[in-house]
Amino acid sequence: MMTAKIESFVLHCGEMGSRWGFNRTVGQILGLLIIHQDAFSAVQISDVLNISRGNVSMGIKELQSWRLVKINHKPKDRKEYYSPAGSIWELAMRVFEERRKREVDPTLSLLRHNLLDEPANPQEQYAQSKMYEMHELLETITHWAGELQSMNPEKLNTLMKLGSGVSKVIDMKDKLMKNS
Amino acid sequence: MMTAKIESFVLHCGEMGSRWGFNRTVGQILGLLIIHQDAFSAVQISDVLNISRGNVSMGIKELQSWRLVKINHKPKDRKEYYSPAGSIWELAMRVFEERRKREVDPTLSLLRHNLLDEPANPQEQYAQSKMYEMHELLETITHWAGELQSMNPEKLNTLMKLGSGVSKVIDMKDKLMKNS
DNA sequence: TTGAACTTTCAGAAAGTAGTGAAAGTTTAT
DNA sequence: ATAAACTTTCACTACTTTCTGAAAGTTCAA
Repeated sequence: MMTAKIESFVLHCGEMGSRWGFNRTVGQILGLLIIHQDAFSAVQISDVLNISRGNVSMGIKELQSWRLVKINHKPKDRKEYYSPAGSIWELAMRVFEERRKREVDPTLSLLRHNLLDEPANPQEQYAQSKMYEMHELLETITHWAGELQSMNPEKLNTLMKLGSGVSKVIDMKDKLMKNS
Repeated sequence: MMTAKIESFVLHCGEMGSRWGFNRTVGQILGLLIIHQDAFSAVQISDVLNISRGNVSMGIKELQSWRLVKINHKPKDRKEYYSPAGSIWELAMRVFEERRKREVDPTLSLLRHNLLDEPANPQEQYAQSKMYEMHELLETITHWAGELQSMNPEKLNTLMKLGSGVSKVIDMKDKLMKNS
């Protein structure tokens, strides 16, 4: 059914699943859908990966909450067929964004809240200075991430491929700014 | 012992712990150390957070594997006192780098390996094209991350604060390149 | 070299997370 | 309206991770 190399990829996705933010089966399902050209029905997924039908349903639901799969229909067939919701690039972006929401946003809002009132003593003073530092860092990262996501892929690619050139471009920009 | 706001921060770090890549107590310990100006001994940590002495030992070990805590000694005292291994910025960078190692590198090496030999049939052909796509994306990200980490904090900050300016700077660079 | 003061390890308990499969729910064709 | 073809839910089981506390290990002063 699956060649050795394809299978190794799918199993790898399963193992990495929890590190990427989901669980093993969700990782496997995602890997399976990415690596195959055609869409899979729930039963097919359940057969190929040897997991229960119910688990597939949960998994697909989870992948939908990450906006990583889309549903397709075939003519004369009521089943739902699942496939990746976009290119590799788009999927990666979504995972990135979703994780930012889960890993950064709650902290940002806690920090914002805790920074509202005045520190009551030197200990709190210090604590707030650290929270401020964290807040600023996370805000910058969030803003920057939004910025990157609003760029089109080619421009983003140009930027990333720039590599050490980034430094030079910034220096250049500084000089040009001074002249104006 | 801890004021309400400081405690809420520490508990929050605990809750976020698993999302950031560690577990609850490791998160709490890190939060505790970050938010207090003075270093804590293992017993103090165990008392303040109500966790066993053994668990503190495990937690500190874990934090050391992430290069997030450093050990201090006080005169006339054999105990080890733990404190954050650097500024908020540096800690964030370390977490970032460590996670890249755990979340990206293994996949990169699997992909590299799977791309070595020729596809045996159209299905493998397609699979390899996707793996190639993923490989390229991850390579770019890795390379870019290394680039960012080798920049000094001010320059990085300039870059991040640039925001939408990045686009403009790239355009500008393109124009200047053409002239040369 | 002893023992007090500390840290680390680890087996087992507790807590948390994921997976199953049967039952309930939904949709569509007739 | 019914029933076939599907999807979702959920109580329960299986598995995994985390935590504890006692025992073992280490270090150092005397």
